[in-house]
Amino acid sequence: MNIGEAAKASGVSAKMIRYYESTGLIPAAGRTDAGYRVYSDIEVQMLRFIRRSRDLGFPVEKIEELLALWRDRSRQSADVKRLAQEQIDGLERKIAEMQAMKDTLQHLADACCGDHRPDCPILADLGNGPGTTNNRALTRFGP
Amino acid sequence: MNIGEAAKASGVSAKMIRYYESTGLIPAAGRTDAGYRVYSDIEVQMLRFIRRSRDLGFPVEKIEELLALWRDRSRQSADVKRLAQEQIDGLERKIAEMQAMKDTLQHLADACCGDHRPDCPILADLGNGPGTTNNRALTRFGP
DNA sequence: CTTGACCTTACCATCATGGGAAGGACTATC
DNA sequence: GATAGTCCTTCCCATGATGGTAAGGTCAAG
Repeated sequence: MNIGEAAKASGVSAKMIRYYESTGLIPAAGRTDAGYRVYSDIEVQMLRFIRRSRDLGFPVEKIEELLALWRDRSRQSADVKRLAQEQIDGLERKIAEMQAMKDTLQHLADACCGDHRPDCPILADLGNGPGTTNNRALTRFGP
Repeated sequence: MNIGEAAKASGVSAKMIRYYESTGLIPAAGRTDAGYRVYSDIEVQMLRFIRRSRDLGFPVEKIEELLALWRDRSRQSADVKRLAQEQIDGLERKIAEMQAMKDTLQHLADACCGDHRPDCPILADLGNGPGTTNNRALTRFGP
């Protein structure tokens, strides 16, 4: 398999395969006489592992650890579970952060009548800082 | 006010204030004879506007539009509301995406006993692709 | 032998932010 | 007035994962 075929089979772009090789995440592929990279099923399987891990949001740094565990036949599943739990916790934190942004924005948008007039609680809040949604400043703002 | 004081007053780092100036997001500040940037309350207010918008997840590109509306006393609040709604929708999409990742990972982690043994449904899934949680491959994997 | 599809390397861009170096300016203390 | 310390200036580099592009070599089918 050359890099294009490996890319199709694994779902990882040729560009990224070369990048992963350059950073040492995957070992350097074999080469033909002409210098083309050559891949076997084992390598494609590893690439699919990486692809799937990325789809679950793992940073490449963590995938390095996951790959090491994957290769280690005497690993302890507790180590894998810990990595997964850390990722779950990280996702949870980011979700909560974005949910808070969304709630704030929704609150502001609900208070904005959204018509042809210039008065806008959204701009008022952005100009005055948080927690001022019910200010006198709801009308007439701007620098 | 010099840049350090403006940074403290606005919550935007001096580094970022210079960056925003270089990209044209904010107009170039005045200078003292010695070349120090000088800021007044108006500029600090604008920086706080930017800071707050960033805190709500707006990309700088959108903040440019928000600032233009902020300055425009004949704006239509509908335009502001539309920008806010787009941001809400974007946040919602990202939240749903991350929630899906989290759910998948939680499902896998729940199925992993997390002990000293090497058998691990998490690695099995990563190696085999999605939807294989109940495969025979639950035990014994690795390249 | 030509054409087109593929490969190679190398460099640049993203997006917002921080770090650091080298050198000049201001302020407080001696 | 000298000195120390804190601040300012510009310039360059790094992040993380990915895409784009350009110049040139290779392969397979016609």
